[in-house]
Amino acid sequence: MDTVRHLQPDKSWVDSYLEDCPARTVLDVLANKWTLLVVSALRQHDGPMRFNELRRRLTGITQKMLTQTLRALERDGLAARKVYPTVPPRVEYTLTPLGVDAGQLLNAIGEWSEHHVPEILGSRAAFDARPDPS
Amino acid sequence: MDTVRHLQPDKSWVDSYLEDCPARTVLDVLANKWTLLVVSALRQHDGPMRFNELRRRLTGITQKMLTQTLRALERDGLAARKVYPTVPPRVEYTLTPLGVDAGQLLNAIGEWSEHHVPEILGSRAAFDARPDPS
DNA sequence: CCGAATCCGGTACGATACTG
DNA sequence: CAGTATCGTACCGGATTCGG
Repeated sequence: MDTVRHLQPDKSWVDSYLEDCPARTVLDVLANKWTLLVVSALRQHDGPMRFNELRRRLTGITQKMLTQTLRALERDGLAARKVYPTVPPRVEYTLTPLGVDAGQLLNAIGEWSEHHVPEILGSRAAFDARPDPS
Repeated sequence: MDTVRHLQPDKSWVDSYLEDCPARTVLDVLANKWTLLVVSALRQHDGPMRFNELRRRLTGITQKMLTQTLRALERDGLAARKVYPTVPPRVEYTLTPLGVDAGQLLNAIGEWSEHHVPEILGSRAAFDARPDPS
């Protein structure tokens, strides 16, 4: 790979359009509904959030998906997980600087969605009312 | 926060953190790996793109998911689908102004991913090498 | 009690074959 | 070329169980 770097820069490992490149695996974590909501929630909140605190905020998420999402974020270095060995157990989550950075972009998607709800709902209604082409 | 909720207009229908609100259904379309890649590809390309042109660009996507993603984008008014009644058939896809707008945010996520691949891969390696807590 | 692991049923996805 | 149909599979949601 590096041998021909000076002739033709090989960026295949970061080209998201290519299958099985690392950038795709990063996108798999970011381009995900729960990731966006979890990161946005952590970002909005002042200070760390506990597990059930997040769970209550993100109506409809299951414990399993919340755990899974938080693990993936921790693994990618976007969130930090702090466990207090108390009874009852206490686990706090915060965004890392990297997570805050990504959260800014994810939050923009969320705000865009909320802002354009009316016109998108209108477009859907028009599309669904369209006559069956059969 | 909730103490003044009754004084403020009810925006629960656009609060993405609430289950079954329209904003969530918009996020379901946007916060999706294939949507991001399709919109980014359409955005980068100069002029409309044909079905198989997109398919070749997005290595690894199946016909089914590409069709499904394009349909969802069309339904939401983010992409436009133009069919030419020729033989063989020719179908061209373009982003609507709304799609271009969303595409700017989605593309930012893609670029962020590509840019931070090294540190995220490093974080994953460290996480996976971590001793089993059992 | 809080947070996570496990088992099970349904849905969404991938691969292949087929049609206009 | 641009889809649709079908089927096996992997993932998600729900409930239960476990562990501290």
